[in-house]
Amino acid sequence: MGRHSCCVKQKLRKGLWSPEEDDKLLKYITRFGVGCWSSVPKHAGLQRCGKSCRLRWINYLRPDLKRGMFSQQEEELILNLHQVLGNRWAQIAAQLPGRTDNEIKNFWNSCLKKKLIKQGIDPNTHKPITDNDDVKDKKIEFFDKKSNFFPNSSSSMPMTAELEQAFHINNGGLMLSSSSSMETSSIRDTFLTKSVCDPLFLVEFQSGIDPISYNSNLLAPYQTTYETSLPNLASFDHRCTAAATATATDFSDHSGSSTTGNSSNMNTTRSLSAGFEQMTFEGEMFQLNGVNVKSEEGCVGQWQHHMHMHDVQVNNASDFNIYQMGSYPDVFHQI
DNA sequence: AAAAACTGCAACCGCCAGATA
DNA sequence: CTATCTGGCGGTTGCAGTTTT
Repeated sequence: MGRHSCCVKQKLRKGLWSPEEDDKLLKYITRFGVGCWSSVPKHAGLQRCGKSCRLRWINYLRPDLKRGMFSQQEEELILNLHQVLGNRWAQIAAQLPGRTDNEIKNFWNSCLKKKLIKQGIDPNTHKPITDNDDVKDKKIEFFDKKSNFFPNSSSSMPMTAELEQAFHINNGGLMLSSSSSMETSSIRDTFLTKSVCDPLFLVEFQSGIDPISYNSNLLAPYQTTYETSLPNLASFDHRCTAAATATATDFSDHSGSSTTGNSSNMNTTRSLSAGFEQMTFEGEMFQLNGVNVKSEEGCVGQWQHHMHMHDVQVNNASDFNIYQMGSYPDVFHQI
């Protein structure tokens, strides 16, 4: 025998809410505020369960709800957030003021999903649907599917075609291809000396937080400022992300010049370049030329701050793990 | 004009985690 | 420590309105 819902057990009303019921609930919450939902129906004079009252308030009666169609901006935000978060509607809704998880879920299921399919994009993976899935699957294996982080061919910050060709997938890791036409030193330089886009700049720009003493938890208070562009980093499932790591190819035993002008050999200490500061990059997330990387424990290097950008140079490339994640612009996920 | 199919959305269901007794 | 309660969440259902046949 199936379970009975709380409403059936208590012989309470179900189905659509009448205007009178709405009025009672609205008046009660306006006067006493949101508290213990289980006691609301009794005090408000409603023949409903507390859960039903809560849902009605959250999805319909709340005064801060935005009504009407989703804007183009909201639509794009939902698509981007879904690519990163998957069906975590509550987390997605947290980034769209005035929208409820239910509303977004319905919009996704009735509209966006179909739109993506029409465009030949798999709504689950956000990847193009093709017959030649064999090769693509290998790339996807590189990520933990549970993590909801997916590669995106239409990434606004894509891995360059040249770099893509230079690597192959091995044991879930991203390895340098021996057949690559790209010079090893060139790849190393690409990784080690390109300007990197730093997730901190959004915070710095707004609050002047010192990036060296940066703590990802500090982002939380600024969520409201960036709620239209930043998902809630604090609520990510970091364990899943950790499983999606792939060790970067070690370039360090190949000598060669780099734009640092200093030695980049393994286990050597780079002398400090002019204008640079020494720094330990442990656990920091960066984007290096379109590739998301996380610095390993003990990763030491130096950095220089520019407007919204950092030049980062590290002593040892193997100190980085490479990630491919959602392509959501300006967003990096701290492990 | 009527029936069938489709669509959008409000609401429910069942599960889970945390709080409390 | 265990049982129960409660709120929160994602998946699903069912209804009402609209479109198509």
